[in-house]
Amino acid sequence: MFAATRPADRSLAELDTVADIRIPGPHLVATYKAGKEIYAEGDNVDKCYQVVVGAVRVCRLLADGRRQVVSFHLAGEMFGFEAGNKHRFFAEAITETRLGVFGRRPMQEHSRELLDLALLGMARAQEHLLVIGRQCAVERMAAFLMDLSGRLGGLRQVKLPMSRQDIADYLGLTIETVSRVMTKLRERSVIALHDARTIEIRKPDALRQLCN
Amino acid sequence: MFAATRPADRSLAELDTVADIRIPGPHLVATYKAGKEIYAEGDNVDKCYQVVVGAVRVCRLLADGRRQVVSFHLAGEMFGFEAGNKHRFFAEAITETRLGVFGRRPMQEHSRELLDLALLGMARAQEHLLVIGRQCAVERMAAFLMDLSGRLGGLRQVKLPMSRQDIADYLGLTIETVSRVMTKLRERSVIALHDARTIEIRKPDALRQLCN
DNA sequence: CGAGATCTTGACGCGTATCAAGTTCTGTGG
DNA sequence: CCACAGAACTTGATACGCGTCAAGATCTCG
Repeated sequence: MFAATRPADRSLAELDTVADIRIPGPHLVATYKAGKEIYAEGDNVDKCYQVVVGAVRVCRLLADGRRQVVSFHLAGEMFGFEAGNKHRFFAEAITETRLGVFGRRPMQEHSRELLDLALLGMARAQEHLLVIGRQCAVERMAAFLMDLSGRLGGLRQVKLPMSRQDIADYLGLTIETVSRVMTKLRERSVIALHDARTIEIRKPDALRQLCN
Repeated sequence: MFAATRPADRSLAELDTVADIRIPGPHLVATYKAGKEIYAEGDNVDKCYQVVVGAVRVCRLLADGRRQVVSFHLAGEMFGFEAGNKHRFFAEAITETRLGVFGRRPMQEHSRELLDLALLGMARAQEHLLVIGRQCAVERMAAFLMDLSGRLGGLRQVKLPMSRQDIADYLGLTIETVSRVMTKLRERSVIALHDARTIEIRKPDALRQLCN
């Protein structure tokens, strides 16, 4: 879709192949309504999940209500593995979501695959760190849109499963700033908004340049 | 040293035990002078390192010179594993540093241990994300000092191996802001500065509260 | 002892947060 | 199918925290 992989290509596209890992064997499939908790902070880490349809957010709340969304997980992606025995974050379904659920035992027999997933999780968190630590609001949104469109298959048209609040808490901004940046990108025709959740990337190159 | 582990304890102390993993077998030991590159962005990922003495920073530069320090690694800690074949970040010795070097083969025989390290790396990056995404300058410094003191053995007196610039680039701030926050914490007697790099934590509880 | 690097401090400006309306979307019941 | 209510989103005015620029102090090391 976009430019072929260049030496300095920063998308995680090459790495996404490892997200295709299928851990075989029988497993549950569970459905969660929008907003429903999948696991809580403090819960035992004894399962691993794969999104079948829908989307998931993994977050932490501070005492005063500030929230950080640490990651989003889309169809095909796995989550729920963490260091230690207890979850340090909680996970919620964003939209109505179906998840494949793996027990701890079957996962332990696949520590090689799990290693790749953990390394991918680390890479994602580190890329995210760079975005939040050193980029301004427009750059953050651009990085977010590029990442999302890549993970959704490189389509120009992206249907956002998450709200402005989710995006804001993911990018370390406020909803108002997210909204203003969207407007600015629309005014520059970098994107088009069919409705608030349906984004068309009109100038992928401009968007990529904004990410650095 | 500080309070015993509470239910909601957010330090990564419990997890640090996994950082004690020793991958046995013969390996090189290499010495790097302060500022020396250990691996570059784009280099093949074919080694893994353990800090014997000294300290390491792992970073990325943006085109315009902005830098994000993604992680620091202190004595005993391992680094150098990444998703994919190429390093997406570069690593440098902060002070004169001695590293144990492991080849790819010996590491692959320890994917179980490597999994724990990757999960710890992911956890650290995610905690860092929360700090940078949702906390103000004082809170960031407090979180940094708590983390560092914990990793250095929970001592009250901390000798910083890194410069203000390193700290600023780690926390998504500027050197001036880091300096001002240090001064403010000193004025409140939360810390004492024997010299710019030697910090005594005078009020650990106050510091912990600042982290949320 | 001197020179460059590192750190601190001050004055000012900018980008994003905050506060406050107003508008549009979504889903539900009539 | 329409009416309505609440949620979600947008937009504007203002405030404030941190960045920027500039100068000066302190540290480090040859």
